[in-house]
Amino acid sequence: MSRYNAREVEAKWQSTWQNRNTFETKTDTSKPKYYVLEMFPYPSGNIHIGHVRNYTMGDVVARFKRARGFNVLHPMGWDAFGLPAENAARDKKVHPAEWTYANIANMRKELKSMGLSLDWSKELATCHPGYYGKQQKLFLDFLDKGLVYRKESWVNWDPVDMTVLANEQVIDGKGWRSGALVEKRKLNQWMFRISDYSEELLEGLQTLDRWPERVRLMQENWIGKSSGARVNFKISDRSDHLEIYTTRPDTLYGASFMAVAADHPLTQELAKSNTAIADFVAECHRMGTSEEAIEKAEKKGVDTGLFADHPFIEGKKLPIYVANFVLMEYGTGAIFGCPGHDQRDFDFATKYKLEISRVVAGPGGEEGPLETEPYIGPGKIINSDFLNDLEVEEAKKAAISKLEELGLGSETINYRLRDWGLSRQRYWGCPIPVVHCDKCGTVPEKAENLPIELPEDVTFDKPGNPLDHHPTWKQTKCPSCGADAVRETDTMDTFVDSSWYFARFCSPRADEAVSREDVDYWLPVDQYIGGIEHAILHLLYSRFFSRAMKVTGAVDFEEPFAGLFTQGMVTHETYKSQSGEWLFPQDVITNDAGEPVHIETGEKVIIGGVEKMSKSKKNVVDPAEIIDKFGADAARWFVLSDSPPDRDMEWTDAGATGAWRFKQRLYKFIHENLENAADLNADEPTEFSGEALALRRETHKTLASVTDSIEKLHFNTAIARIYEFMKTLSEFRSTGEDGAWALREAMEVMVSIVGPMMPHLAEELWELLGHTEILADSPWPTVIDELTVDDTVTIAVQVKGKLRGTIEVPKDEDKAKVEAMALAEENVKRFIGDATIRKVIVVPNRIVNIVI
RNA sequence: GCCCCUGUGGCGGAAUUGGUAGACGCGACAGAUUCAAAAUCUGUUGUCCUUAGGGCGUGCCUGUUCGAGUCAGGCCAGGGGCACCA
Repeated sequence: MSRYNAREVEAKWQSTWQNRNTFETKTDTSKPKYYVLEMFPYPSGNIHIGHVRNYTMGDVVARFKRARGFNVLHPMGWDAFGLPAENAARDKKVHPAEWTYANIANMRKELKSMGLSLDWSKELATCHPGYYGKQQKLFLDFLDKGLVYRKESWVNWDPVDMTVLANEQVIDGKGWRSGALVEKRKLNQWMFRISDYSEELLEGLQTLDRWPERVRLMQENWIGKSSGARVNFKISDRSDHLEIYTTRPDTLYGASFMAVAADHPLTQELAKSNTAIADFVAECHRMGTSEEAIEKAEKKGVDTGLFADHPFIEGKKLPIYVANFVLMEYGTGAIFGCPGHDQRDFDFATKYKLEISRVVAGPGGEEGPLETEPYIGPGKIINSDFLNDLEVEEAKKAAISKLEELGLGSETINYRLRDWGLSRQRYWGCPIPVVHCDKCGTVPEKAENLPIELPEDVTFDKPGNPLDHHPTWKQTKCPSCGADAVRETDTMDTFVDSSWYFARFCSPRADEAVSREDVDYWLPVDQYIGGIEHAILHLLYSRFFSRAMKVTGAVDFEEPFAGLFTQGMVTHETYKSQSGEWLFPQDVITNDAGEPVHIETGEKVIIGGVEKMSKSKKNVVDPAEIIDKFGADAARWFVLSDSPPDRDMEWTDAGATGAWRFKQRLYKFIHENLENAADLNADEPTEFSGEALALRRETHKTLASVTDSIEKLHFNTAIARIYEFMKTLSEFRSTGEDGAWALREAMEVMVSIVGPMMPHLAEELWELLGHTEILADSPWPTVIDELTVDDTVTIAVQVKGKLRGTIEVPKDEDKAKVEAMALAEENVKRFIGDATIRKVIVVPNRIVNIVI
């Protein structure tokens, strides 16, 4: 027998699937659909092992559902806009488009070598005008419905690169690449009204019962709903009011000061004539936005000299401060300070020697002054006039009613979620299709002028936005009046691209952004698979987009992803040389003494922790090399085995070798034992005896269990059951017609259930078994339920809760008989001795517990 | 600080959801085959006691129960999310 040659066999089946267009899918309302989607990759140049894990999982689901009779959509595309292409352009003098398309070509080739059941006819790239032009149409539709607006807002501005930075690109208050001190600047930014959908996005989470609980929780926290009150404090000796937001109206009697944000209109008004305030505002703007900077920043403020009138206490005046810990973006940008019952207010009051009074009694009824720390917990209200003796929650309600009565405030729901700023001062992104006209203002581009394509002749040697530098691109005519006008040079955040690609996949070449007929059939995505790192932004933005597209009539659903699965990372041991340099795993070998040494120098290697694969630590393995060495099937098998899919898995060579061994073993087994099996389509014998029947039982039990495991995405347990079944098969010895038939049945089931995970090997064996139809087009085998239940069961017998023996009894045996058999068991008798039996618990088919 | 998740052999992990803890894989050990090795195959492998057999054992402590890895309460450790959010 020839050894299994993965390289040849895998190439053979990949071209068979391709030539037969096996995985091309059409909308067909007569069939049940199933949409499997893995998060599409950024075309960085090569696939990494995390992609292998992600796409293998999706592929198992896709192939499995296909075999189960579903019309499966399983597409692939490229999240192709983004900064790395511009960096490559600057550093390597290669155009972003050229760089990106070359990367796509290479990654496509690598993905194809994995044998994924993808419909490549639906491939799309977000950097292609055929995609981003439709995105511009969506943008115009959103604009028309008021879902997008332009607003001056504060951004992180890198003065060296002359660009806006996202929060995560600001490290310790400095630009991640330039290292320049980041400034807060006010810029005109395009914004999506996602915050209008806060409540809907929050409520929608309730319906997502096939999402991981923790992702829903993260989104819930991110949306950050809180309920409280808006209260108007009259500014003393002025006619206007200061509106604040609070979740603790019950502590109003503990108020000792007011604080407003540096960007609050009141502050800005005062800063014009008060240099102390103006200086402080400038200082706040310089303050870094990193977590660390915020953590360390002291609570500071400046007294404005103004006072506010307390809403409940006649004549009580509260000093108004500008404070660095009050954020303009949250609530109303102003607060009242209650130092007794809020940590920040306490810190602030301590620094500026403001009154700290207690209005909530402590858990033990303490009513004394708060000297070292505020009290945040529940309790009875004190020192608060009409609120006295109420519990915190009751007092909140009472305070709000009183405020409403006085016309000074009302109950309010507040959300942490802010609008999504989508403007980026970058070249390699989707141009925002609007025009700025001196006469008409900001005018949307005409739909027939779309796509507004990116110019090709751009330079990246100057800081700032290359689109803005382009000599002619932005010069245009106003779509409204026809006068000379300027194009918007901002491009869209790349999160926009990934917020609707799942819908475009249904009909990637349609004239409309999405074709209703197709999305109505395919969407929502039945199973979405990707990394937990997208738990908030990408998934929340996509959920918003679905709602927005529903408003424009493009789709008719709210939730884009009915099922979500977040897979774990792939980790690897780390290695360092004696001099402390990181080493690649392939440069580390084991010497004769069993020690890890460097392959070239022979120097002993220091083994470090198991960590997420990263280029900087060099603990990476290259999927292309793995596939070349072990074959795609073995790589797929290994990433699915051992670890539960939602947890991190460690890549080890031993594990990959193990997968390879199983592949060889199965191949060899079918080859060597096929002659003992019945012919394809041989008549089923009327009776099955001992061995043959036992094998059939195992076959159907395995089939049922593996089917269930795949359905639940528990690939590791499915594989464990297949290993057990392999063992059963190798031990099977039987002659006779029934044995031969049972063996064929077992082999067919084995090949079928291995199919979604090792598709090439399975096709090869399927063909060997004599089938003329390929496995990918063959149905999943059917479980015969009668064969999955045994006639007898092994029951554990406990004495006083400790296992003392087991008995074999017929299934569903009469309780009294089971009890008698249990009591007759030798070891059980020994443990009962002459003690009195107080009670016997019999759980049918499970356990007997004898209490003495 | 707030919220959440996870702790099971040397390792990755199973456990029908309260019913025989450690399936399956890796590693290790022993044996078969081989001139030898690789590959392959067969066994053993939680721990302690000398075996039949038994004691102990799912991070720690308490509890509920005939029975707890699983439920409850309190700790400890590791990981993740959010964070001057009023």
